[in-house]
Amino acid sequence: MLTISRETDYAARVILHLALQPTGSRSTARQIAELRIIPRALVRRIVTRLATAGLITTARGGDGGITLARPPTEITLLEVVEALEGPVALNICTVEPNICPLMPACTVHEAWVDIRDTLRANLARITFAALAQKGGASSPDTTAR
Amino acid sequence: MLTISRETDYAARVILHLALQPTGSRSTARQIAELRIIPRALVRRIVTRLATAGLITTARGGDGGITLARPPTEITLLEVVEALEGPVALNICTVEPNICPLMPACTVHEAWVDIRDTLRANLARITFAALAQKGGASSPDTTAR
DNA sequence: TTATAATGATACCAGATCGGTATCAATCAA
DNA sequence: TTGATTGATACCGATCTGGTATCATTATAA
Repeated sequence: MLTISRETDYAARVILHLALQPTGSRSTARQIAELRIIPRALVRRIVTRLATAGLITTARGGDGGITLARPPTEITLLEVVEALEGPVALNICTVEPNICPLMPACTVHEAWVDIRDTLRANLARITFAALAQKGGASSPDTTAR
Repeated sequence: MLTISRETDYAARVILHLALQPTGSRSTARQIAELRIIPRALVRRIVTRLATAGLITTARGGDGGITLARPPTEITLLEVVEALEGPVALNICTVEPNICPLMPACTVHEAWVDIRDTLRANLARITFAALAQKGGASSPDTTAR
């Protein structure tokens, strides 16, 4: 199945959660895990990767926690995906053309590149500000039940 | 890395090769493996999958071989990808919404579905007739060297 | 009838990835 | 000092990946 990993899906939930919090406030990994229904230890790992990608800022210690590093208007789905998955390649030949023995002559290559490019563009078009606006709720249970 | 498997790339080469042959002529797995630089045994496996997907027709025996089941104008990249990869899901939630505990309320879901749909549409837009036309050569070495 | 060449169907393998868990150290506020 | 947090690893079983190998089946041609 051509799909992102579950970890990437979780990462999107994490960023969305943060985007829904009041600006500047911190959330803890524990809170996010419970509210967004993600295994706690996985949130830790995801937070690490999002932090090294520069999407979030973390603070250790007693009153520590996690915050978006930028306003949600400037964080896109593409960034989250690539932070977790690495490049959106679609086919490896778009990233490492040398790996393909047919390469300079391959006519499929162009197609992979084109489709990959518009896929990336579409992922980049979605900001977490837009996603946050859609669902008014600040946590999944606020409206339900 | 978000990418198709190598087997899927190979499958596209196989179909492209067949699309470049004179209509109705048969190619053998061995020929395709050599000309398109794919491990022979892998071609066998790929041919099986493409055949059960209805994209190619196979004939056993002495003069056996492989042919496109339809004209190349009616075979798209999407079909090849889905024959090998299964559904183009982008995120599993687009295929099995029940798996996601956040589901009816998740605002990212729509985005995944939309982007997935246009990805599929773009893959479906590419026919192997178009790919065959681009590269005039009927085999990779015809022009080179 | 026999030999040969092709596909069909499996089974197997080593290595990588995936989803998840666990542990211990470092940091900071109270 | 205590407790709550993140950082960094290490580990686990299960599955996927890319590739190989084997034997049966089918059909042509000599």
